[in-house]
This record gives sequence, C-alpha cells and structure tokens, in this order.
Amino acid sequence: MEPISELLAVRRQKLEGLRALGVDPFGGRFDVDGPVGEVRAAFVEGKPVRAAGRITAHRDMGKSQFLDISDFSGRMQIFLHAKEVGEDAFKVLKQLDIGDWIGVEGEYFVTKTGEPSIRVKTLTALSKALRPLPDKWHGVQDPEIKYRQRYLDLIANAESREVFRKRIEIVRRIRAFLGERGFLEVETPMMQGIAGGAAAEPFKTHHNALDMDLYLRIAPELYLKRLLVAGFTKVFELNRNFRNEGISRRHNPEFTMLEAYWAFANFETMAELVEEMICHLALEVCGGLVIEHRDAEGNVTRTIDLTRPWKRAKYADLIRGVIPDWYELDSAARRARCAGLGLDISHCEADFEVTQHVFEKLVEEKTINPLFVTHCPKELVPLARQNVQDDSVVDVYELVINGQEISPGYSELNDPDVQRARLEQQSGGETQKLDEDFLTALEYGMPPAGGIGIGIDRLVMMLTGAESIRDVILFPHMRAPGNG
RNA sequence: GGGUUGGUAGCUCAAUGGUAGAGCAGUACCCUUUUAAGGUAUUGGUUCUGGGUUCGAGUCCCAGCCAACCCA
Repeated sequence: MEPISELLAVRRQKLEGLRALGVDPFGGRFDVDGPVGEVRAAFVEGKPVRAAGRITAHRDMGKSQFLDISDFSGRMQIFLHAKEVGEDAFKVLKQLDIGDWIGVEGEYFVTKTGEPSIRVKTLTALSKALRPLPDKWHGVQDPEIKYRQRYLDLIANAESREVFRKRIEIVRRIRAFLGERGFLEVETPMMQGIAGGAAAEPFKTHHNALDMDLYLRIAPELYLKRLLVAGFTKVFELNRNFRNEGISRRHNPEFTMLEAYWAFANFETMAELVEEMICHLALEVCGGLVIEHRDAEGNVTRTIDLTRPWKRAKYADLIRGVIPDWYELDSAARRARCAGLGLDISHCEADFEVTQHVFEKLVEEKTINPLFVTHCPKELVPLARQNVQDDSVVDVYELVINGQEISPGYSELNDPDVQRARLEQQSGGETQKLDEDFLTALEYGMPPAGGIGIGIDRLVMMLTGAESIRDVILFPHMRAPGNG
C-alpha cells in the first residue's frame, strides 16, 4: 500500500462526510435522458431534464455554483443556487470534488453568458473519486500515463476522445458498408492448431483438456476461404490478429484486421471496393477526401488527397522509377547500388528481399496519396493467383497510403495443387506446418474469388493523423511497469 | 538488440554542483450568472531505483527500471 498523500486523505474524509450525511457515496441506478452530449444537444428552454456525469469543473460563486459534468459524449454546465436546492444539497456539494460522478434533475435554461445549462432542483451523488483528476487545462501529457491509464487520457484529453470516437465510427461504418453490399460477417477461430494465412511468429498457448498446443491466429484467411468452399459468396471478418513480434510505432502484438472475400471477383474488383469504401469513410467520418495531419501546434504536417481515381502502378515500374536500370543489374551490382544509396540491406538474403527493401524505403515510405501497387513478385504473396502473362508476378494489389501498406487485395489462388506447392515452398519443407484440412477443403472446390485485408489500426492512423499505433488502440501493450 | 532524449508535488513544468520553485488542483475565507471565473491566505517533495565522486548531487559518473523517438 502506497503512503496516503494529503490529497487522497482529504477525499477519503469527504467520503466519510457523505456517509455522515446519510448519502451513499457509491450510489446506484439513476435514470437519465441520455448521455451528457446528447442531453446538451436536446436543449429546450424550460424543459425538465435528468442527466448524470463526472464533475470536470467547478466554479464556486458562493450562493451560485457552476459545475461541468462530462462523459465520453460531451460536457454540459449545471447550475445550483442555494435557495433552489436547499441547505442539504449544499452540504453534499461541499463533500464533492472534481472527478466525482453525480446525477441531476432540473430544467434547461440559458445563463447570462449564453451557455445552455441545467438549473438543478435535486442533486444525487453517484460515485466518489478517491483520486484527483489530471490537470484540467494541460490534460495528460506524459505518454506513459496516456497509454497505461487510458481512462485518464480519455477523461482529460479531448483530442484522444476524438480519435477514438472516429475509430468507433470507422469500424461501425465498415460493417454497415459491407453489410449493405451483401457481405456476411462471421467469426472464425482465434485459437488455431496451425497458425496459417500469413508469415509471422504466432503466440502459443495450450488447451489442457485436449492436451493440445494451440496458436493465436495471425490471420483468419484460411478459415474464411473454407467458407467460400462452403458456399458463402460474400463474407468478412473484422477482428483481432496476434503476432509475436516487435512493438513499435506501427506494430502492436494484437491488431485489428478486416478480411473480406468475394466469390467470382478478382483483385481489381476488390481494389474498386476498397477505394470506394475508404472514400466513403473519409467523407462520413472526416468530412472530406483531403485529410490533413497536424502537429501539436496545429500546423499541417501532411496532406493526403484521397480524390478518385487512385493511382495504379506496377511494382517493377515503381522500382525503375527510383532506380531506372535496377532490373539490368545482377545480384552483386544491386547490393552495391543499395550501399551507394545508403540502404542497409545486410539482413536481406534473397534477391527479391533486396528489391522489396528498395521498394519499402524509396517507394512505400514516400507515397502519401493512395497508390495501388500491382504485379507484385510472387515470392512476396504465396496465397495469390499467378498472372497469366507473367508467372513471376501475382494478381494482387498492395494499397499504400500515408507511407504505409494499408491493404492488400488478391485474386485468390484456388488450385489446390498449386496452393500445396506454394505453401510447401513457403514453409521450407516442414510439411507438418501445412494446414491439411484447408488443402482438403480446396480440393472440394473453392470458387475463384477476390480477397482483401485492411489493417484497421493503420487505416485509423491515416484518417485521424495519429503518428503512433498506440494512439489508435485503447490499451496498447506495454512492458510491465517498473519502479527502478 | 543498438543509439538519442526524458523520468522533480495529484497534473503541467522550472531550478550555474550551494536552502527544491511556479501554475493548476487541494485546504480556509470572500463573492447571487461563472466557464482556464476572480480575490486573500495556505498545505503539499524518498527529485524513478541502487551505487559512486564531492565539504555539498535534482544537477556529475556507473549500473538498473520505465517511456518516447531513431536504427536494426
């Protein structure tokens, strides 16, 4: 038990003060007309109103008391006058602090300064805050507190509330958008015997009753494709994936992914779908197709123009755009060229990895406006269909916006024999890693289909201007807190 | 994993190696329409942890913890 500071001791004294007045400091049901923001928006002069919220400001004028009550939806001023609420209410008020939850019943009115307010008739204590809130003006600045104690960030920082409000809205509208187009939302296993559908290190767990190792999924893909076999023609899942890899500004061990599959479509159909969907989201959630990212001072640091049609370009052409003779160079010459350009490719073993590194550093990171990268090397995407004219590339797009890969889209591979060969190649001969049931399902016949994945966290970053994935995930993963 | 920066009151931040401060919050009082309310007074510190140098360390050195950013 940490030592009780004076501030905490005072609050506990008030807690007992409330009990001494016969008031339960942690009350129960209190019927309200709606969240605070909606109550404020529904203002009608003189109309009776009930609301509840956390006290976030207190302006004590003696016999006149102004308080702000707030919740995630907004803020509203309430007004108490000694003669109107009576002595007992003022005794209770004396034991309340900024941070406490209260309920009020009264009527709407406008103050002399024009602020829509509630003239309180009865005041109800609903929950005592035993710890003081962060600074009312500066909010929470310490990033460690923002992430570890997100509730304080959300109480104190309007910008954070806005980011998460947008995230909630984006997810809601994605579901509606796909639902309106006939896509069925499903839930497939997050615990899988074989973590398939991507190349990533999984988290391992164990089922005791079955005495069986399981992995948290790194992708839902192989199960959604089983559903194509089953006869679903438009299907999607929007939920968490888990990858046991590093944590960074762009990576959280668990992240949210949309995957959607559309039978009889191909990667171009999917590109149109994702283009339409992201524009729809920008218009509805951000109010336009031009997204401005700003720094802490409000200066525009980046402008993303989502105006359609979005640019499309072949992978190889983009490489030639930055290094014109790249494909005329042999392996050694390419590595030498990278060194000359200051690119560290020492960790790249295969030639396609060297090229991919060039792509990431010189193309992807510099691409701010939407760009569909097509005709990608087949080594990068083992689950996609090979191109008919050129079997060294696959029929996919990789959508880059804001310097990040936001969404891949594939013409899905549905030949079970080719799929087996590609998976065996990817797993480096470790046949026990193959998802045999998935391959069996393909042998029953999967319709040709287009598929997309969209990293929801990165999409939200792009649409809100968040610089870190931690700013768009409510509770990002952190190391266990240390005290030295 | 490597580098850089940071960790001081509940919060936001100061402090040439020389008594650890301010604003907000808190406490007491004044004020019948305030909104970062105002006014007067005032409380509050294991300076992340552990060592070391020094007459003296928030400050310098070493190690560790946590975080942010960059690199891998």
